[in-house]
Amino acid sequence: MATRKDVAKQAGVSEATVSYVINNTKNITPVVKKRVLDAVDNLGYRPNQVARSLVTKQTKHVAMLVDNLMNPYYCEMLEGAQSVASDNGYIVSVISIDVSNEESVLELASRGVDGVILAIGTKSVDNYFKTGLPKVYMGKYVTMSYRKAIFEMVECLVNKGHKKIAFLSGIPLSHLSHERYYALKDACSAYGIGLDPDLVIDANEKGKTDEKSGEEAMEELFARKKDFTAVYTVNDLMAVGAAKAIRRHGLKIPDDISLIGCDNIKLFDTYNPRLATMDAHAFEAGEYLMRLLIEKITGQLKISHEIQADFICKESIGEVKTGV
Amino acid sequence: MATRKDVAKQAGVSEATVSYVINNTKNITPVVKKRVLDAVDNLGYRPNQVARSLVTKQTKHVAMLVDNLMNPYYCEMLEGAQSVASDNGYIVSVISIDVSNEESVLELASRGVDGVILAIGTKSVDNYFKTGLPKVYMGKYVTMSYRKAIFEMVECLVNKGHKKIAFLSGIPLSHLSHERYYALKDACSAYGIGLDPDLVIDANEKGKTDEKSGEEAMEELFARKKDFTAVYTVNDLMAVGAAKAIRRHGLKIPDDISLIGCDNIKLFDTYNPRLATMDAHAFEAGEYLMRLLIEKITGQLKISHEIQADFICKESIGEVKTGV
DNA sequence: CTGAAAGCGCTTACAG
DNA sequence: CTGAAAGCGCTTACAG
Repeated sequence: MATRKDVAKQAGVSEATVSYVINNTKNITPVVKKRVLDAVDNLGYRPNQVARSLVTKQTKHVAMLVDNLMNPYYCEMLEGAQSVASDNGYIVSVISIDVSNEESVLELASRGVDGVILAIGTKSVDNYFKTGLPKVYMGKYVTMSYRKAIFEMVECLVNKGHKKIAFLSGIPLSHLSHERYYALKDACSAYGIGLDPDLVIDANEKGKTDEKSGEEAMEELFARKKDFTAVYTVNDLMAVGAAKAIRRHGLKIPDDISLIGCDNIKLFDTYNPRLATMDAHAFEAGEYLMRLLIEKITGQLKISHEIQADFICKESIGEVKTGV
Repeated sequence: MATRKDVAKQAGVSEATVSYVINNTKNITPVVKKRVLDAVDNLGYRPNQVARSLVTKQTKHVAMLVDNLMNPYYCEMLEGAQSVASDNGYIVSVISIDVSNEESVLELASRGVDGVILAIGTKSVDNYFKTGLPKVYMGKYVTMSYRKAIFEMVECLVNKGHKKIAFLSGIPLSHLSHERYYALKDACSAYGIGLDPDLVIDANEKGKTDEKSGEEAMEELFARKKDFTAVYTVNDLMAVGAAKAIRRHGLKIPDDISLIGCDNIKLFDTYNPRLATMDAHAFEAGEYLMRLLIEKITGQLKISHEIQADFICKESIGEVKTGV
């Protein structure tokens, strides 16, 4: 590959001048500038980024840590982050911590990575980051609110005659970030139907939110032998598990029970009936996290953005049959 | 961060010696070695990888290009690749070309990336790679075969009384890599049932393989007014679309029609009935691609691996009712 | 067995 | 407006 020296020689200037015109960092006579630019074109010269990084202490390379790429939410977030990274000349490496050895994380700093996006749910990686690498994650500057969506959902349900809404929490209610539980409570009060504590299934200890947990939580709900006409679960996977349990009890969705999930997993739109859900805008979240990270890196923090989840009504919500 | 100079000073040796012990590249007296190692520990020293890269011309940084991360297959492949990358001290950056500007790809070489995994379906990026960057992709050294799985599927169907199997091709049959079509033909011959050309729906021009294409292809199949008892589609998404069309015609899966997809998308296991499918082992593919790439980079090519898809029978396959 | 020195390809004060 | 020179933090012949 052509080097800066080659360009300098061909353009008949010093190597420094080549840098100056490439980085546009000094006033250079148009004539000289053109000579350099022509030589650059000619040789297909591209500055060696690693040499540049060595002196500028900037690699324009960031890392995104995720639990597990099999979760569509994180994939979408990654894609959003990568999108704005690309627009800003950054490149993003992925570390799926489930399949990576610890060293991969530890060496991030010595690799000169400029910053890190933490997209890990429960696991704590604070230890990894004694190094003062700039890091961002959901919850600070970029936040996520389900409140509006939940109010919309409750309104929708109430309009269709629902009065008894059940909730499968997935994440333990004690978890600080369990905004959704409180929003649901508030919404139910606001619409005058209240939230019966007996219809709230607190998470299993592990805080698992997969299909099986949904199925189990649903069975527990049935076991309580209380009436309800709608079930809201903390994510789509759990909803789909709950649906299994509902069918097993000989009940139909939405005729007998309405079901609402959360995440708006695109693949699930092939279900019949399609699952009402909430879109958490993972792509947008990824975009904002990346913007935030770049601002942190370049030292001009000004972003602060709240992402509003949107309620998406689909066919898994039905009218309550009013006994005539 | 501590630099090599600091370590040298603390250990009372030259900077070169520090390198020698760290890289284990020369015989150093145990005593001196220990002094150095202690200083390293003490200062938490980690060699600056970008400085090292500048001289070694190796970054241990590779890129993976994908069309679109929303496809679970590629996510899984990425995770596989990242897994072996991590084990070998490599880091992998993702470029989702749908959301990246071209420059991101062009600059890969000047970033010093050691190699590239091409996980892009149809699009040609040959242009991007005039630079002689080592690159790998499915189809050479690491290949994928559905033949075994397709024979197993046909055997399974035949055992359950099926004689008329339809095929929704998704990818145009003329496509060179359409191994699956030929394998299906061969299998049907081998089991003495043959493949009726009228039951083969060739792809739409675009070669789309999403849900909608599946639905449309299925409708086209119905429009031909020929008998069939089983439908094999080129991927799970199309199968799920086909299921929609099947239901619309008042038919039941698997009672009236058996349905088989391909890809074994984990999320679809929540369907009822679960879709019979084929597992293409994307994770394994990612692992092998990464191994292959590392071998290419280090110049000791010896891998060559064929991945066999596995047929996975699930509830969407039923017995053919024999008219009594 | 150890170290002084050149060099990797850049950037950027500093001087002219 | 242009260039000579130092320096970024390493590796690696080469000499001792």
